Amino acid sequence: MRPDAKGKRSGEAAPRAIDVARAAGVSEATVSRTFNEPGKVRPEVRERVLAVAERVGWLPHGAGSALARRRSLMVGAIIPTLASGIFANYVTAMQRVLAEHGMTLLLGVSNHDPDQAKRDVASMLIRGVEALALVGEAYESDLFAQIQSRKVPYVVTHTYNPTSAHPTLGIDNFATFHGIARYLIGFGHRTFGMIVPPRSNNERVTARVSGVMAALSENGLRIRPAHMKEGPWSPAFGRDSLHEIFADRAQRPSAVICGNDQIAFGAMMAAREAGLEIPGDFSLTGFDDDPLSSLMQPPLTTWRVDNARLGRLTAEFLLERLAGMAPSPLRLEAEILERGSTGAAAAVRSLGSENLT
Amino acid sequence: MRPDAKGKRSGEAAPRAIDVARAAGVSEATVSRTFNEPGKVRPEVRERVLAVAERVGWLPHGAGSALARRRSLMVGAIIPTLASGIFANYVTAMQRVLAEHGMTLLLGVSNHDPDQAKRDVASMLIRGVEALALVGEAYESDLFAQIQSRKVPYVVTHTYNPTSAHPTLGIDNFATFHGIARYLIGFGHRTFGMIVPPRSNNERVTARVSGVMAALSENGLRIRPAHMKEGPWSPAFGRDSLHEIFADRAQRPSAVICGNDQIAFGAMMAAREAGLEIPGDFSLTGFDDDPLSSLMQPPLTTWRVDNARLGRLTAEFLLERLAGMAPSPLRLEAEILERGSTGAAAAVRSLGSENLT
DNA sequence: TTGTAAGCGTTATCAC
DNA sequence: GTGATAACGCTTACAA
Repeated sequence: MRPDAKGKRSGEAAPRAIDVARAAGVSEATVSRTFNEPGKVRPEVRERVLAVAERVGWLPHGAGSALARRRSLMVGAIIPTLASGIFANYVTAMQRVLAEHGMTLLLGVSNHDPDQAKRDVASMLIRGVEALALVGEAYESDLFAQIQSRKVPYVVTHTYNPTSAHPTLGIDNFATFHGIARYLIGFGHRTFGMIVPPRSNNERVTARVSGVMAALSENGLRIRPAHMKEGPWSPAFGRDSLHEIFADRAQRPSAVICGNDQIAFGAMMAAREAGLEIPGDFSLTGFDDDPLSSLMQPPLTTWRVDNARLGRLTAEFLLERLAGMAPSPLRLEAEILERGSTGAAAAVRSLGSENLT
Repeated sequence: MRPDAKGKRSGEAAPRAIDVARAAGVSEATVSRTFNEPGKVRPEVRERVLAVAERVGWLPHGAGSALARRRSLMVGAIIPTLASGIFANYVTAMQRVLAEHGMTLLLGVSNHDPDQAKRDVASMLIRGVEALALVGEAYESDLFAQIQSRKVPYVVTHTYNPTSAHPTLGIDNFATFHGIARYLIGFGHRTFGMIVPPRSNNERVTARVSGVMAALSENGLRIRPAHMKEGPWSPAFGRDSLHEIFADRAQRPSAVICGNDQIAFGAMMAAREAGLEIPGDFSLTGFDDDPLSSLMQPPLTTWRVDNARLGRLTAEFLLERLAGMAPSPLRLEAEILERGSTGAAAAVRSLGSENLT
């Protein structure tokens, strides 16, 4: 009898295909076919093999199988964090589509750490993933070099960037936040604050900030340095930042753009504490459409990305690449959810029905 | 030249250990030793092998390696959802501890679906995980049977249940919510409402509800059926439920226990809409200490579990099992964060300094 | 439709 | 210290 694997209790080892084969009175090859090409095996034999496998609790051995097939049937995805729920729909959808094609998703969480991402990718390549999805492209270049040298198809998600060296799938973060700024400018706002999570290792946040800056600049506007806050992803940072932005009564913005809804929630709390009315004293925007956003007082104007669709498209993109096709990058659009936290600037309201120059 | 693997571009195939060996003028065995038992290979040879491996971009082939070692160096963890951030610290800590021991975490997300959990576990067993961590024990029994028949060490987390058939690691959900109810009873509350996520496929929620019921019952109290709400995990459900609970002005509870902070947030929104004061008109409790809880108006009284510690302990538990040890189940305690949303019941307050019977 | 046998890429055992 | 060589468990031509 074979010796047991390390760390397992004594007793009989896990059954192998050959054990099933012998018990069913067939060859190993027939056992394999029963599971992989059932059409090629006579029904009564198939039933017999299936019954034996069930009885002895046999499952194919992944490593042996991967070795023989030269396929792992695994796809990897790296996401930056589990701390918010925003990747839930993306991952779930990806998982579902891949499962429909007999593939398994390997999930890696980098915690916004490029080194962790590199370790995750290396570990996945060693495990033999056939394709990879990466959130964003802010990784060290040798991470991509390693993927490319292995000729593993991959795609960068949550961003659309036709000038990138990598295929991308997602929203155009620059254009989307450019649109947010224009939306507020359209209400007559001329002074802005912005509160965002860290730009380091996150080209999406960087693009969002640039988009806002560009839109303001096109209208001869800018954000005062004291009104530009960058710090931890957290409602607490949103709250503290808003207090700081409104500390100087002489220089108060009439609109504050937040990088996400969680930060905006904190800002709303601070506004209440400071006795500021939204949107009376200033307009506030979020991003992501957190489940709480529509329930806030006032309901938060935010933007929503169809992340389930993104997950589906990502899986399909990779499956097509594996099938030898050359799918194109795709641009998704964020949908505005215009709610109560945004409105006309005070200066505009005071003009009554007159138009703004 | 070997043919390429399916789905990859034409060109040379991935390098193997033998390619590195030949280029470095050593045997395959030495290449293997260089990576797995570096002490056993002469430094200058080691350097040479490492240099060649680096140059040709060789990484050991996981399947081949797993097959030869009869070890996958992988540990699986199944979590129920990615929708809230509550598993972030748990997963991150687990991942870190396992990595320190050269093991990789495979993450599966069941979305609270027992079938998905079963598929995830089967897929992980096929991939050869050496150990498994499962959140909760509300799975079909054949899921555990399959794990056990493979003799794969496992642990059930986020619950402590010494009477369970499985080793558990986490808080005692019954006792914890029993404590929450007693905490409120101590304030003089006699009428209660409760808003919880679905109990189906979630023995933790079931235990929490039972804990509250038991504490009330011990004090001759009960929750009116109309004040017991069970539904989707979401702030919106919390809001709707609170409105329903307070619809009948003649029968209003003085305390509402929520299954988590998200639901409590919704309840707070509803209270504001209904013109109810917290804790003046009723006390409200959450669970999990969401980052937003301390910022709410009033700050939400909630309970916090050290999930990073739980993740660490889970990884250590499994590593010890793999090392042939027999670690014990462990009970964690939830820590109360007593904030502004709880206080004395109106009846008690009106008694002034008198004590409650 | 089924069986035989040659891999798949690595590690571990045993000589040297 | 190093090198042959035999596994590891499965799949897949190819033959029957």
